[in-house]
Parts: sequence; C-alpha cells; structure tokens
Amino acid sequence: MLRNLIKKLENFQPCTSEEVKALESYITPVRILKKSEDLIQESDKPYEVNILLEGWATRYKITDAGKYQALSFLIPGDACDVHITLIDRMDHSICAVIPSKFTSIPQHKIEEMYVSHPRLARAFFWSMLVDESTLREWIVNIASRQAHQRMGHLFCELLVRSRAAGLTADHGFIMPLTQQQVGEAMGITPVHTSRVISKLRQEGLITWENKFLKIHDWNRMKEFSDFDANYLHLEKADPNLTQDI
Amino acid sequence: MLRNLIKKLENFQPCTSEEVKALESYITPVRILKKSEDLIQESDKPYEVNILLEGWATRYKITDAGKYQALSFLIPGDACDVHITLIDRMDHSICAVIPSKFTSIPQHKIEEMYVSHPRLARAFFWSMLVDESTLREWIVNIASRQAHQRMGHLFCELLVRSRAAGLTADHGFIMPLTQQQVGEAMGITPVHTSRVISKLRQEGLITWENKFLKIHDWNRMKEFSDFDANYLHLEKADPNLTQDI
DNA sequence: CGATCTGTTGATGCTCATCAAATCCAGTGG
DNA sequence: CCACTGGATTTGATGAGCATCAACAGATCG
Repeated sequence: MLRNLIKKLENFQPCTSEEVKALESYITPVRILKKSEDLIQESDKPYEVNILLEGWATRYKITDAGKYQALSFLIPGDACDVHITLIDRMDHSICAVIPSKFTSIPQHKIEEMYVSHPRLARAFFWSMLVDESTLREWIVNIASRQAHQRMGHLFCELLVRSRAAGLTADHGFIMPLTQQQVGEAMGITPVHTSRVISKLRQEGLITWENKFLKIHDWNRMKEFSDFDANYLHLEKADPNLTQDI
Repeated sequence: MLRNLIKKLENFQPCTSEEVKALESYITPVRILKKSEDLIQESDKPYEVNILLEGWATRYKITDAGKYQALSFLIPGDACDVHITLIDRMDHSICAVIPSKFTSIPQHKIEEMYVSHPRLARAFFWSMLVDESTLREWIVNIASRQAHQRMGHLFCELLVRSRAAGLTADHGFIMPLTQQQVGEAMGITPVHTSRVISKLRQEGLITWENKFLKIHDWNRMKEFSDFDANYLHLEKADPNLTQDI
C-alpha cells in the first residue's frame, strides 16, 4: 500500500524491512476522496501528515480576484510536510483531481518516528527539501520561461517524478489532468494552454491521449524546456531516472 | 548578535534564556561578505545552516537562457533550511545584496539540538514551513497577479517580515535593493519595474528614497495588493505585526 | 571628475488574455 | 440504443500587459 512512498524514499536511502514495518504501523485507515473533493482547506488546522496512495491531487490557492492557482501536483507516494502540524492554519488547500486514496501519519507518531527511527525521519526531511526545491523551480519556470517551455518543463518534471515513485519506467506516464488544470498551474488560460500543447504536438515532442502523456525525444524535450533534474535531488538514486533510457 | 533570529523565532514560541545560550553556543564565527558576493553557489555541497546577521541577501538561480531569477530575500534573522545538509548539491545560490554578516550552525550541532533542545528545533521547523509557504505565495503572486499588485504584495511581505524580525515597528523599513533586483524577483524587466513603481508612488501608496521604503496607507495597500499575511504564519505572534498600527 | 551603475521616458512589437463560437466527448436518462 | 447535456478542447479575432530597443538624466564611486 505504501509501495510508491517507499520507492520514493529509497531514492534517498534504502529502507530496511523493519523501517517499512514501522511506517506501516504509523498510518491511519485509508480515506477515499471523490474527484474534486478537498482533502484539507485553507485555514483548516492540520492534525496529521497526509500521504497520497492512489490517484492524483493538487495543492492550490484562490486569490481575492477569484483566480485559482495550482501550486504543485501530488502523485502516489507523495507526502505532505512532516512538520505541518506545527502551524495553526493551512495556507493552501489540497484537492483530489480524480478519485483518490489517502492515508496519514498522526502528529504523535511523527514524534515517535523522530526518536525511534531517525533514519526514516531523515528520509522525510529530504522529501520536504525536495518539495521546497520544486517550489523554487516553479518560480523560475513561471517567472522566467515562456509558456511553451514552461509546459514542457512541467511534463519533464512529472515524468521524472513518476519514474521516481515507480509508476513508470519509460517515457510515458498517466497524467489525468485536464488542459485547464495544467494551465492553472503554469499561470496561463485554458485557451492559451490548448495552443501551447498543440504546438508541442506539432513539434513532435509529445503525444497526449486518453490521459496518457508520452515524451518522444527526451533529450530534445529537455533542451527545449531548459529542464535539469538537479532540483529533484535524486543524486543518490538510479541515474536512469533522469536519463534517456 | 542573534537578536533578530531570536525575535523571529519568538513569533512562534518564547525562547528561554537557556535556549538562547544554547543557540549562541552552536554558531560559528562571523563571516563577512562583500556586496554581490555569493555565500554559496548552485551545485556546492552544503555543510551547515547559514544565518544572516546583518545586511540583505537573495536566493537566486540563473536559467540556461541566462536569465537571473531571485527566489526570496533574506533579512537579518533569516536562517536557511535546518535540513539542508541532507542534500548533496545546492539547487540555487545565495548572494549578499549589500555588505553582510553571516554565521552558521554546523550539521552536528543541529543534530545535537534535535536531542537536547527539541523546542528550539521545532521553532526552526516552523521557520522552514514559513519559508515554504512563502514560496507558494510567490508562485501565486507571480503567476496570477499583475505587475503592480505583485510589487505591492512584495513590499507588504517585506514590511511584515521586517517587523517580525524586530527591524522596524511602523510602516517604513530599510530596503537596500535596486529596482532591477525587485524586478528580478517579480519576473519583470527593470524598465517595467520603474514604471510600476512610479505608478505606486503616483497613487500615493508608497515613498521609496535612500533605501527607505514607506507604505502610506496600510489598509489601502493591502487591498490594492491582495495581501493577506496568513501565509507568514504569525498566528501566535503579536497581532500588531500585521495590522495598521 | 570621468566612468559606471541606476532610474526614467518614449516608441514599437510580441506574448498571452479575453471574448466568442464551434466541435468533440463522456456521461445520463429515457 | 439514442438523444441530450455539460465539460473539454479547438480555432479565430482583438486588445492589454509587458518586453525590447534606445536615449538620456541622475546618482555613485574609485
């Protein structure tokens, strides 16, 4: 059940079977969310560290002007910040983009983990650093690249992360987002998103059908999108994750 | 010497004199950086948690296309991620924008802190969550607000953070950045930055002279900029920090 | 006190938003 | 099984926001 999470953490360091067991003992019963249902909302008090088991989710905020802004996408194995319970109110919401299954680790189990399994705790800290690094790269992406590159960059990221979570091994992966949703992440309108994607298709860089996205020429796509996976901190992971295999 | 850092951490929870002493015992000798000198560069291995004592700094990245993108500004009292030493290579650089003084806490002292002063460690974790939240708000700011609001929002943030670090108490604060530098953060050119700022001045929202920025009408500025300080997580701090005092 | 950095202003063009309408598709109910 | 419905995507036309190029004024500094 925690397959993808463990696969992901093992990109930082191997997990012993004992650690896996400990992790399994921490988690709460599965919570199932329908499409478009919020897991937690801005201004809610967080009591546990959520983990996505199946499905896809998005972190988002809505501005006063009513604009919806996606902040990151969660894929199976992604966990929220281990220290999140320190804050009183969420500063953003998390929503299931398709029917999804979540579990969580309650606050007191986290503290138990610090003490009894510091190695495991470190793996979660690493994961948190990667999340933070990813936010920085999104700022770079949105602030300083044009829409075409920006979109390509997002697709590269999602491919590498899907590989790192053991969801795919080649250049295609399941991406159950609508064009509008990827546009909301990159700060462009659905209309422009459509134009950008049709351009990527014309260039022969991707195909995207039936929720399945395939990157045709990884090296050309990386160059086109100015993508460098350094920010995902997979230094200790299988180099194939970020290469043209 | 750690005055601003302690002031900042106390917005989360009070520090005992014993904790202050412990913190002081952890830190390394002061390192002085000249203007435009890098504290650490992308791809360097981090060995310690840096803390800015005096001056200003910026986190930044440079894209393949040669575009410089600022990712956040550091003011006195700001610390880098407590877990940063877990990663092998920095994903961004940090540069002094004016002559600045830094100190740091070495990796092994951090681990010592986890054990001997968990309360202190928690305050650092909180600070890290705020940094992450701030990155998310920057994404919202850059992706979904226009340049005028974006700039106003940045100024609001810097004022509240300056107050939270005990650097100012009213509506003015020292901001030693050039227009180009704030533009680099907001993803706009120096030319457009100049136009945006002259508009903010015309509207009577700010004055900015001799590195001193003053916000005239806090409530009007907040509304203009769609600024809501929730993301800085000052829930337990003095409410005046975010109000029109 | 020249040289360089910083800020200002004007003119022009590109990127992307907005408005509008048509097509395609999945899901629903009869 | 088919007609209906609402969402998702596509395409076209127009305009706003910001980039870019250029020139100049003011500030800063060795």
